[in-house]
Amino acid sequence: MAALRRIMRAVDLHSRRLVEGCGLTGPQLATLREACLMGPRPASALARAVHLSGPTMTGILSRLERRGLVRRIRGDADRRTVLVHVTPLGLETLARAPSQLQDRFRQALTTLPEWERLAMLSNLQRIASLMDAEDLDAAPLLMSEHDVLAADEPDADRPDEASPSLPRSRSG
Amino acid sequence: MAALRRIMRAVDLHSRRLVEGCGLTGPQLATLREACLMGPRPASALARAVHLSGPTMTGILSRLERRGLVRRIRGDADRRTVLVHVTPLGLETLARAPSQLQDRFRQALTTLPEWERLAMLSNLQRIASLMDAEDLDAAPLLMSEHDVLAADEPDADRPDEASPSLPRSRSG
DNA sequence: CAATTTTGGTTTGCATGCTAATCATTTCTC
DNA sequence: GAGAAATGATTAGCATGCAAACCAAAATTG
Repeated sequence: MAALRRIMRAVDLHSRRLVEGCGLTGPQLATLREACLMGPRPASALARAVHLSGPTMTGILSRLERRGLVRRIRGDADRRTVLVHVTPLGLETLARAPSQLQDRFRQALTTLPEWERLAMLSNLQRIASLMDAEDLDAAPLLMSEHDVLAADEPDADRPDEASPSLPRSRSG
Repeated sequence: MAALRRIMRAVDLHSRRLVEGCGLTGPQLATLREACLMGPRPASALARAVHLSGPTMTGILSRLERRGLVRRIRGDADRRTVLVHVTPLGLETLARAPSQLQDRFRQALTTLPEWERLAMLSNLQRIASLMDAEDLDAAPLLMSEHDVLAADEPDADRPDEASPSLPRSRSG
């Protein structure tokens, strides 16, 4: 747990340094990147894609919009949804933005042998799945490592293929 | 990186559930636990021990103090330092507090074979060291896994054995 | 011993990030 | 089609978490 907190703090610091480079924090960058992947998408889809809650996404989008990187336009069909449009400035900023990884850390990673990097990634994803699965049944715990890797993004950001009749997991 | 963010979020959620149990968040619990380990210690030592920055520790201590779990008493020798005393109520709360790990996640861990748990831990600590080391030279990157594990807590929470003439690494 | 620097804590300002509550709109039910 | 339930987004309120600025006390320097 201590190691996890150290990592969290380090990631946070990375994010902050990122700001000095391109004016974007980690979550903002991730959101912006995700937003311009498959055209305008509702905010909730973005939230699922980057594993954030609705209100958090609202805040991030507000900051992105204040800087003119995205625009929120209410959907035509569903007037509730807010489609996130990436502005040209947003695209440009995204192009200029460095990788999400600090150069130093990136360099450190490249010095490691490939198998070790893969092992790390596998381990992180496994832990992530393990911790994500706390709400669900114990079933995923029986999955093999290979399955865990495959189940990284279950059905997160599909805008139209999302099952329409599943109950929402919002408040119970 | 996505996996890391997922883990961070999951840890955060754990922390929030923890509140419902004993009224303490993860960082608060870690701080309180660390505070009652070796008697009253200055806030800065606690901050180093739990890998947090000074201002953050100030906020956490303020909340802990507001709930009567700790008391801040200025040191006699060095009037700048703030010694953190754990109150009886704090001790009691700490005793009632569950482990930092959510039961579900804990159970999931116990179902894993020991070697896998150890591998995970090793991996996490290695990553933490890697990311922590970004400020320093590239030297730590050459350390073996064994060294990384040994260097988990370099000199974090030693109250009196801390080298007195080392330059501070605050802003430069 | 006075002036400077260093050091320990706090305050300020900002960005995440959550849950609970709220609003608007859509969909479902009768 | 009117009322109820569900859904998408936002708001309110709180807890981290940081850096920069700031204050007070100690150590250093002259």
